[in-house]
Amino acid sequence: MSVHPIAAVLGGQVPLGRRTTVQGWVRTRRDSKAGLSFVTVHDGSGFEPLQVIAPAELPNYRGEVLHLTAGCAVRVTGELVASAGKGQGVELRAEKIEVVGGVEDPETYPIAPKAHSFEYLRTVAHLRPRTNSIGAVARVRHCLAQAINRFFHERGYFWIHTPIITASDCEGAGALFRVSTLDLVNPPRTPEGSIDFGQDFFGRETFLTVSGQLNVEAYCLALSKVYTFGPTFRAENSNTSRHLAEFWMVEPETAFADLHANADLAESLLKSIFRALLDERADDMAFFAQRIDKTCIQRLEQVIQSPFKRLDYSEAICILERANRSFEFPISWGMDLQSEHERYLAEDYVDGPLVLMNYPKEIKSFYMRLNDDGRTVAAMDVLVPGIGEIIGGSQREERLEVLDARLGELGMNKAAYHWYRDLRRYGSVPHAGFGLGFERTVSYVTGMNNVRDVIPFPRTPRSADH
RNA sequence: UCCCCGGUAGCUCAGUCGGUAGAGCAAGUGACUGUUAAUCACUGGGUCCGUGGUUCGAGUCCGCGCCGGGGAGCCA
Repeated sequence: MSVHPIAAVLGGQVPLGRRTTVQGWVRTRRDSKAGLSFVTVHDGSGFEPLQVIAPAELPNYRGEVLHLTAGCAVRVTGELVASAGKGQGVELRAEKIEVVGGVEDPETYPIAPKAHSFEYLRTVAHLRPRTNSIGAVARVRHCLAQAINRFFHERGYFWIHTPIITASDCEGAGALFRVSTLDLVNPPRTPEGSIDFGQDFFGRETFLTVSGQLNVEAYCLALSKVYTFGPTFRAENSNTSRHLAEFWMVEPETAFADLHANADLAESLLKSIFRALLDERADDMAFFAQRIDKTCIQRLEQVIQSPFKRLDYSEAICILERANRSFEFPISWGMDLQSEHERYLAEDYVDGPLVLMNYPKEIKSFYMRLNDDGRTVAAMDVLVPGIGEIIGGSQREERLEVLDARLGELGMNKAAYHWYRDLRRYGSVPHAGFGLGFERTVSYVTGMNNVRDVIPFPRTPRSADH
């Protein structure tokens, strides 16, 4: 007897009247005095569960079937039939129900067939993928990840596996997690008394990466079109619905590209993966639209159709200064935008994705290309309603003397960037790239408003329990 | 890290003026029913986050700590 995923059974890949086997976990059981029980079974292959009809004639009906509760693992063999009830087209008329794994105490099984708060589900992160919401999130994540790889592959971009362990705290993109095998209690000391990292595993200080960008630039200046897609680590003590200590980021880097080409790439990437999501995960998106965020589908359709609004930072400042509305933090040219400003621009002024470009150099990173005005850099942020910054990127400074001047201004150690500077000494070309926050993207498309609920096992300050 | 709010049954919450705790859902039992967030009845289920204090008496008031949420900063 062949085993089928429930998605295949419901998707018409098993003809009516055919015998088949499904395997999964019980969601609910309802008993009927008509001599049968209804057991809904899910296996994660798609959003919809399968309704199993368990006739009272089954040999284990009284002994086992009548005691099935949420979470029990079962293997069911039977005939696929048209449903005699409303609510589903087909159902499986069981000839055999095997309890593969029972639930030892139904009363304390953490995932009851009822509504749970996401805060609670985080405390049972090992069982929450069995819920509708978290299961749907997992499939959406997969779909988007596949769509991202497909998008780049089709455009000639190569996926570069940049290192997780890094020796440079470059970028200043946030606090770092140290990687060390030294004895924390009694570390080796230098004659001066500081910790002797020369005796550490790598013979120097090392950390978990905060970005694959600098490494991927090296491959960009060889393979032309490249990207990274992997985990990233930031030891910031950030406690918000938009931050994780471990998150995933997509970072394309394109040689011979300027800021506008970069923004074009960002826009087409987002549109492409949103289209794929609507096409491939209509079941899960229908659920999010029904239970989580009524507007999530129409929002994506609108984003796909309309061009992203683009604004220079300077224009944005003018708009904010003219805004008929008081901000907690008054804004003026040269200041970094606060959340309330980004919110106003993305939610009120545009009501959709917005690309902000050409920021003052003082508020951006050293590697961003200095514009001809001498006071702004070719940076861009993509802001979306509800989330804020979903993409941050720039055209990179490819001119060695300008880069060195910036390093000097910021008091950074040139020697530490020797290989990065080499890229500017040997065949340097204009190039540009950005970082797309994967969890923020999943959060945006599903309407799940906390990134802790769109990554399987969230790591946040004081929390790494599973 | 800062500001605000919270922690009571397996879960979501109520608990008045300080007088030893209640509902809904879930679970168990039964009734009913091609059911589907089923319905109805009954039953079991509590370290009121921890700790110290005030008081004759603390879920309730006060101090400290821990944990969670929302917002801010940082950022993707």
